[in-house]
Order: sequence, then C-alpha cells, then structure tokens
Amino acid sequence: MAEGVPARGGLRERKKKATRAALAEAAVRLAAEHGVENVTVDAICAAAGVSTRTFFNYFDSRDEVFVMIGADSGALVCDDVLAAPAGRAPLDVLREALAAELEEVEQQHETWRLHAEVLGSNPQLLARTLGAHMADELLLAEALAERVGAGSPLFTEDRPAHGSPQEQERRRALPLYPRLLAAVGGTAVRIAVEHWCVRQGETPFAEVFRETFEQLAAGLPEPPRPPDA
Amino acid sequence: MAEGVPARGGLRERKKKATRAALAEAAVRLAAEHGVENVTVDAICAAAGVSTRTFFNYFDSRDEVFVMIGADSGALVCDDVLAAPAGRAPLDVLREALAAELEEVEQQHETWRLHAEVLGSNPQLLARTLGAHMADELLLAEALAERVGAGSPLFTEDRPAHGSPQEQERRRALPLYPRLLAAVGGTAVRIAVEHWCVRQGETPFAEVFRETFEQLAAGLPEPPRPPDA
DNA sequence: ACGCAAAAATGCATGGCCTGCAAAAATTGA
DNA sequence: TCAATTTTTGCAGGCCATGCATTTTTGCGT
Repeated sequence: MAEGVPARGGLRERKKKATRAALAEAAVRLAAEHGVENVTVDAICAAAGVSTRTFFNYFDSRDEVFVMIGADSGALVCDDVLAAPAGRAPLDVLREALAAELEEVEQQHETWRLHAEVLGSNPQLLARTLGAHMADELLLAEALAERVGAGSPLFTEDRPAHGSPQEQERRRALPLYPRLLAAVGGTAVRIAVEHWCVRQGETPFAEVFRETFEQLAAGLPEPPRPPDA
Repeated sequence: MAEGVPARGGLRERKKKATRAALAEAAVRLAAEHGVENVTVDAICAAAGVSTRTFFNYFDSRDEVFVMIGADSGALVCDDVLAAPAGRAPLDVLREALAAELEEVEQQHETWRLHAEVLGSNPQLLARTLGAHMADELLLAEALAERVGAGSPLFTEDRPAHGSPQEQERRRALPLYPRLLAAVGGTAVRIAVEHWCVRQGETPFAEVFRETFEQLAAGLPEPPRPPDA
C-alpha cells in the first residue's frame, strides 16, 4: 500500500506508533471482552504480536495501557493558558484552553465511554489514572500561576530538570489559588466527561462542558431546576 | 503495663488490633527510614514479627498499610449533609459537613503530619489514597442529590446491596450538579490539605480550608492579592 | 547493494506482590 | 482437659516489573 504521506519520520517512528497503538487497542478489546482484571500483559502482547518484555518498553505498568488518555494534551493546555491574552478571568482562560483540547472528545465517544466504565469499576486503575493526571495538574497549576502571578519571578531561576523530584516539590509549593484552579478544572472535566458518557451522549458534550463551567463560575449555586424530569 | 481499660472483647480481638497496629507502625517507621518504595512486605512483617502471609490477612495490598486514614469518614460527611437544615446553600452545607469531619481529624495532628510526609513524597500512594476515597465521592454525590432533589424519590426503592456494582452504576448516573459538587468539594479538600502540609502548618488548617471554599463560592475569581508576600 | 552503527525487540533471570489451599498453632468455651 | 473455632503460617503458583545481554530491525553513508 503506497503511503500517501511520508509520515514525518522514518519507518522506525511509524512502527513505534503502530506497536503502541496495537498494544493499546488489544488491551482495550480484551478488557471489553473479559473484564479489565482478567487481562494479563501476556495476553495483550500475544494479541498485539510482540513479546512480553517489549510491552514494558512502551508502558511503565500494565495499568498504563488502559489509561493512555491525552498523553501530551496536558502540555498543550498549558501552552494555551500561557498564550491567552492578558486581562481575562483565569477560569475563562482555563475553560477555553480545556475546550480546545477536548474538541475531539465527541468523536471518540466509544473510547471514552469504555474508559469511563473501566475506571469506574476499578479503583486500582483509577488510582493510576489519577496519579498520571496529577502530574498534569501540577504542570497546569504552574502555568496558571505564571499567568496570574504576573509579577512573581520567585521561581524563574535555577530550575531543576523538568520532571525532577525538586521540580515537583516546587510545584506543590505553588500558591493556593493556581493549585485550586488547576485541580478543580481537572475535576470538572472529569465529571463532565463521566456525566456525558453515562448519558450516552444524549446531550452534546460541548453543552455539558459549558454547563459544568458555568456552575463553577457561578460558585456552585443551587441548580435552577431540580432534576425531576 | 496494666491495661487501664478491659479492652472490650477477648484476648483474641485485642491481639488482632495489636497485630494490625504493629504492622502499620512498622510500615510507617520503615518508610520514614528508607523511603516508601524501598519497604517490602517482607521487611514490614519481619519488623512486626508476623509471617508474610499474615500481612495479607490484614491488608488487601502493600500500599493499604500506608493509607489507613479516615476509613469511614465518608459516611459521616454524608450523614451531616443529609442532616443539615433545609434552605441552606448546598455548597455551605458541604463545607460545614467536611469541616466537622476534618476538625475531628485535626486532633490527630501528629499522625496526619507523618502520613502527609510519606504521601507527599510519593504521588502513587497519594493517588491510591484518593482512589480509596473515590467511592466516597459517589456516596457524597448521592447524599447531595437527595438533599437538593428535595422531591426525587426516583431511587429510594429496590436498592441493590450497598456497594454493589449496580449501586455504583446508579450513582454514576446521578444528575450533573451533585456529582460536580461532590467531586469539586473533595478536590478542594485535597488541595487544602496538600497546601497546608507543604507549608508545614504555618497557617492553621481551618483558615486554609476556609479560604479554599471561599474561592469556590466566589466562582474562582482572580485572587485579590498576588502572593508576593 | 553493502555494511556499519543506532535503535528496538527479545529472552532470561530475578525479585516483589498477591491469592488459594491445607496444615499447624492459638484462643475460646464447656 | 477436650473439642470447636479462629488465626497464623508455609507453600505453590501466577502476575507484574526491571536489568542485562543478545538478536533483529532500521537508518544511512558508501
């Protein structure tokens, strides 16, 4: 089959992506069939046609193959936050940055639904997901801090290596507001996605998302109409 | 040392408690000394004087021995939410319910500080702790839904067994507002605790907690003063 | 085409985590 | 003391995860 696109990077890079995708796909498929807990790394590798050892060249743990959501989306959100025009409300900036990143969610409905189901019925996996998520959360908190701080170069010098323990410790010491904003924003996204998934997309995701952040911006007041419908 | 209290229950029951405590104590002590990741179950058991197999009669996993905090606090918060006088803003109800629970916990300051230190240096464990509290989030969402719904006995009949998969699935289908409120509330608590721990309690926890929920109630506006102090 | 160097995949050994099962030890109550 | 119940323990086995050495694949200059 002639490649229409040279697919930047050589065959090497493409194969890596393919292998990773094959592993993830096989994992999700087997999980849907036998339940997440009954899917071994060996089974995934057999289905994907690679050795067991290779699996751990792509994922740090068995659970990670089930998470795999928005691997690098966190950095993109941070970029959007930092690139936003000054003077806007931080929550709005965050909302729009997240919205841009979540635009494609609707198309991967099935994937997200499956993941929500899996995570919901599996505390252990949820823990892993949250663990992965929290690194992003701290990154986001830092971006928000830089945006809000406007004049707090407290931490702009002598940065340790990216992702190092010191870096993480430093981020944990960020002011309360950006930490809270980042964490609550991430939580809001999670709830919006879960809510939308459970409802099987009977409402456009964009609307659920909008309503969620409206609630946040309004200070979580009692909802206008009781859900008696 | 003569037991001041007859320790209701026979020697059997006392021994179980003692063993559990010994395991937890040994685990925390070894973790403080060598780092959480370098503490094996075997080492904990050797220090506690029991067999490795026995460990798993007391804890479902290695990590659980490090968590073990506020096991049933979730239910108490739910009770407080349901018992709150009608007419109050849901966010206020939630805040006070959480505050009541956290107040009781703050008396065990030293225990918390030690655990916070351990958890703080170990995101994976923290994530696991959060995962354990995830069930609480859905429970809390349900309590908030009952309180807000005011007249939605949709689910008050034919309840499946508590904690069953159906129960959990049903809770996930709760309306957006209580889900969001429960999740955001839990997140706010987490951020408040983390912030307070990192600052080594230089500010009373109650104040951090108050400020956090003030931010939430105000819709997360840009903070009044940049944290340049 | 060819061959070399870099990168990736693999096999193997090792160690930790966790579970079921059955035997041994301890506790309880009569 | 004796029998019943509960707890502890050893052991086998399976899965997860990592390090190391080896083999295979890919990229690229010649």
